[in-house]
Amino acid sequence: MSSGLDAQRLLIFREIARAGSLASAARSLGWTQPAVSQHLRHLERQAGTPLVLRRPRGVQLTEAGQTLLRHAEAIATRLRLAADELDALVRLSAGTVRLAAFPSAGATVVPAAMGLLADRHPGLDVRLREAEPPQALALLAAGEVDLAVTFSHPAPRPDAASGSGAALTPEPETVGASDLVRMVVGEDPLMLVLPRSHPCAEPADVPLPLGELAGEKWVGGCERCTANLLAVCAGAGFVPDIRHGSDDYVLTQALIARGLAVGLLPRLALDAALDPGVAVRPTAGLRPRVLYVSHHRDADRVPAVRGAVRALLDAMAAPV
Amino acid sequence: MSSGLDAQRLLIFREIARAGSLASAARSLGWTQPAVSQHLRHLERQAGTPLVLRRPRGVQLTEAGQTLLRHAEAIATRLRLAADELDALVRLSAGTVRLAAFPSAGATVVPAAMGLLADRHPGLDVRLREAEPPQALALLAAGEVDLAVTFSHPAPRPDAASGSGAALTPEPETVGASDLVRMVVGEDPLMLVLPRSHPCAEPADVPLPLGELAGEKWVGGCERCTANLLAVCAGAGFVPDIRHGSDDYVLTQALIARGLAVGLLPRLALDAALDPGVAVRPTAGLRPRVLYVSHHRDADRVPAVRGAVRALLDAMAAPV
DNA sequence: CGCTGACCCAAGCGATACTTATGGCATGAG
DNA sequence: CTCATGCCATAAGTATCGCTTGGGTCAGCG
Repeated sequence: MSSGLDAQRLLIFREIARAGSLASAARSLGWTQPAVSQHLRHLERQAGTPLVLRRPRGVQLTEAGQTLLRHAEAIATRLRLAADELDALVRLSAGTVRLAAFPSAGATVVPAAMGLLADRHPGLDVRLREAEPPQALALLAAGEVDLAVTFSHPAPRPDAASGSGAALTPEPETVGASDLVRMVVGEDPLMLVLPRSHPCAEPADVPLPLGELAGEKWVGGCERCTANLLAVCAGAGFVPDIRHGSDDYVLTQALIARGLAVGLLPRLALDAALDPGVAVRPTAGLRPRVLYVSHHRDADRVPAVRGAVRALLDAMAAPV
Repeated sequence: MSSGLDAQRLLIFREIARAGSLASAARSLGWTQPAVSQHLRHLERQAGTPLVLRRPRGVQLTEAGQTLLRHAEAIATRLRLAADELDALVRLSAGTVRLAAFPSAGATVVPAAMGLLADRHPGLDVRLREAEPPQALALLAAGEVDLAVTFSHPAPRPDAASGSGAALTPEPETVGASDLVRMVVGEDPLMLVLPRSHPCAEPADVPLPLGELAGEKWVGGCERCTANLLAVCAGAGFVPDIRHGSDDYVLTQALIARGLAVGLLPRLALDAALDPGVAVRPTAGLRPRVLYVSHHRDADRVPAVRGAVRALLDAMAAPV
């Protein structure tokens, strides 16, 4: 810009040097001869010195022209390099996606999606960072990750009409006061987890009303999970007796397996690591938590990000 | 060119990245914001992928943007480098002049001019090559030298009117069928050279008519000089008895000093190396040979060439 | 809740750049 | 010695490109 030299004209000059004459360069460029002549004139005025000597059979570069040609070649090479690199990024044969996911997803669907992505685009560099949803969104807002996999519990008073079928649409919805958008990638039903010896442990496939366990000792999960536990129990008409708390689903199951408590765990956590000492039953009347993937408003137009989102959706669609 | 990326827009993009927002970049560039926005849009279309994410407080580079930025920086650096180098060439603090000169000039006025040039522009690289005028012009036409210092003998039948005063004008005159031009840089009178013991050796300052030496044995110079000798002697009404021939003015003088011949030598040759055994007298009625400097038609617009021509003219103007 | 700052969109106009047309100049062939 | 060809420069016309103007939306802040 400030350097007085027009980069585009330099490339035209390069063509002049290559072709050996203005007319020939014009033919190569698909232009007429005067067009090239004018470009050269402008370039020479910017340079402050003639770049070529007009000889009967064409042109001959002056020393200044030879100097400029070297730089023009370097610039052309750079341009080509840049185009190649961009092409690799667009074709997803290169690039980086950094994503953040909460633990139970990071141990199940996210690795599955990453595997899918690695198969489809071997050149992609995919990086995962574990973070609970609020922190994941903070990382996203700070630009430290490109995608955030989060969940949220549905409102405790379910409007029964909104079936789960339409909830799976990959339509981005704007989230809060920010330029972040999120889309639903799936659901994760909450399961009641009991000691194997517990009287309610059977039958495993029949949903169990939450109220049946009103008198039990409970173990809570992470902060938001515990809040949700309190909310759904309130919905069932009791206040759970929460004796323990941990966001580690392995630890939580260990407590339950030893008969110290019952718990409400998302299925993803159980998929990640199921303690053989626990029994699992579906809940009756509890809406599943919803899984989201979030990114900046227009980041889904970035090839690597789009590819990662697609892989996530596909991984969720397939059985984990 | 063919790389789909517009080099000029890359520099605009660099400004966007530097400024952190389109609006700020627009201010730096002295444009309005939509102008920058359009450039970015075009660049992103060429790139096939977003280069920045539009954030509330400005923009954030995507991976493609960061990639492109690196190349843009490299290109900007190249442009600056090119501008600096050109500037050095224009200011004559760098550059090369290659010149060809015939021997006696190359031993006298040309070194003087080269010294002048070196004093004025220490960075200049001046190179000299010895060549008789026809070869010097051939070198010039072939592009192997930038300047040719030549001479030519005036027509044997002088139209006495054209005084030598107007002949010194530095007005380029086109030469023959070519794109070469030449300008007169000076004159070089022809001197009669005799053995010291020769009866005509004195008085040294009084012009001697050529005819006085009609009966002597002669030594000829280079091909064109010998032709000229024959011509001027014919003009004086006799045919010289040429016994020896050499284009080496030292050898020639040695022959003369030993009384083996007389000769007609240009003053420059005598200035270059005067044999103490010879006497020199001006000729009566003989026009001096004319010295020229030749170059390609528009090469005098090249700074280094122009400087060298000026130095040559100045060196000729001053006493050698 | 208005205000500011940032970006986008659409439309209009002006400068840039390419074309057409013409001429000069050097070279090579008829 | 013309004549023809190929090269470049210049001038004028035109069309495109690019910048501006004047809308509008959105997010953040006092």
